[in-house]
Amino acid sequence: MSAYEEIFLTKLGSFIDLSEDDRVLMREFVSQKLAVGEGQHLLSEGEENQTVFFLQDGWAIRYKLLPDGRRQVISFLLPGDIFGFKESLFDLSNDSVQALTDVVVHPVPATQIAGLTDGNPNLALALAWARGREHSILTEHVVRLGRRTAYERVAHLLMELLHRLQLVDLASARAYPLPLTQELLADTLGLSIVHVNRTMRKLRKDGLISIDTDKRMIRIEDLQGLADAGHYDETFLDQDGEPSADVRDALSGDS
Amino acid sequence: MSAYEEIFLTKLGSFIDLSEDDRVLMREFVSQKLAVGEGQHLLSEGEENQTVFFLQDGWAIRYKLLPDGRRQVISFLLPGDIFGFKESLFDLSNDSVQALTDVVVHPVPATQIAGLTDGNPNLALALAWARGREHSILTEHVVRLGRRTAYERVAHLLMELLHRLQLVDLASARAYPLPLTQELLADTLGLSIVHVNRTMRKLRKDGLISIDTDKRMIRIEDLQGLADAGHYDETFLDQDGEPSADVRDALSGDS
DNA sequence: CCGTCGGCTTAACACAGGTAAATGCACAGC
DNA sequence: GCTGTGCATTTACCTGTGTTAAGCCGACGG
Repeated sequence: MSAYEEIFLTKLGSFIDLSEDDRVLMREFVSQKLAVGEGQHLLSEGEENQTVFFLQDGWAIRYKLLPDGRRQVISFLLPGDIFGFKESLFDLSNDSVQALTDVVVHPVPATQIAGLTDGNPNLALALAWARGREHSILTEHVVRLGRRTAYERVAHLLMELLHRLQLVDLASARAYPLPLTQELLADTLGLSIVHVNRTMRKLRKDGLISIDTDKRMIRIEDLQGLADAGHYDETFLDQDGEPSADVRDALSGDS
Repeated sequence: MSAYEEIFLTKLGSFIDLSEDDRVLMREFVSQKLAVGEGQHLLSEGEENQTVFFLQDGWAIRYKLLPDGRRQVISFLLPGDIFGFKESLFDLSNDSVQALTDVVVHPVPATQIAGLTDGNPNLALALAWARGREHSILTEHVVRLGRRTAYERVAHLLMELLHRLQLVDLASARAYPLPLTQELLADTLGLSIVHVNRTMRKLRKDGLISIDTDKRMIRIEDLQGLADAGHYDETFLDQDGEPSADVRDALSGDS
């Protein structure tokens, strides 16, 4: 009922029209709440998972470790994101999900998902959309790691975070909270800590960004400049617009 | 009816038990056939897509281009793989799919998917499994690009291809056809052509692999050695084993 | 039969980014 | 106030990988 409960409706609402009925149904869907402290794990490698999580508040990462301790962050999970998906259908999740800040999630047993979507095509649509989005973001991450320079990688990631946070009203036109250490950025971007530091210094010197002294806010000083620096193509996130009537019919089960 | 039609049944069969009824239904599902020549595109960036493809024969890549021409291969599509998935539900696919060899696919209109899965829980399971697998592979690709050295990257990819091809009986215990140029490997692994060449030379010198003179076959000379070199953890592909009864129920729509 | 072209290979050199180590600061615990 | 811990920062140095360029080979077309 409170604005608190509506993060993923905010996100979804920017993508499809939701009736008041839809909203009521979806609020029920996320009636469970779970608070998880900073640093805690929501999913661990090799652990069986039968739950889908709606991230209501806070930041988390999905990551994998190599046997020698190297860490790679697979993706950032931001408020409004849904995760635990793929793993919910099969035994092993081979990566781990850890809260970067204090976090609130809505857990939904995987076994209930199908039943819930049956009566609510828009919910099915929402889940399909979330998956597609996650796939797009992961794809861009691959390109970032494989074919961009350090400078481009940082710029690109900062733009992506800006847009993803704007979608859930957690970023202003050019600023947002960034609860990440440089080590985390390094493990995300495939760089060393030192080089992340060098690169961000250069981004600051070039007048593209500034970091608030209290360290948990970033401000994009030159939006176009940062986007250009990262060869950032925002369309990969913009999968909005109504899906075709055909697709809606297909999802609602009328074949 | 010919063995020809059963590639994805071969793959699926190694994961779940299929009744003869299941097999018949699924053969109908892929009754359409489409031949695509080497180098042709199956999907292009920005193109609307309403089709899911079952890759029956041949290799393809999914890739993205940067504005300045750099290319990143997102994933390899091998016989038995399903693609066009995510895009089928929403407007834009922002990457392209190109045939590396002559290819045969079974196209299925996205709008028919839901109807077809309704009556066939095992098909729904197959699709969910394919997605989960694709996600796992993409995740490993991210780790490979972000946190492995060139030598490790090549070793790891070669092991992954071995195991994926074995699943569809296209690889022997230690050898398989490799229709890839070094340029393609470079664009997959985030390396330069020259360095791919150096690295493969070293893998050969180290006695881990050998390339058949006619160049389209690779042979793993030291399976354990190559796996170790790439810190290869094969479990990321082994999502087999029956899903829980709960999950089957959920998929079949009984909630 | 020759020329061209794509792909592999090698060598020489350059540089982006990694590694190691030290400093400083903010903050928590005592 | 003292000490320890975590994180950002910087300097110095090193190396893995990129770049450029050239040679080689086999396939193919005229």
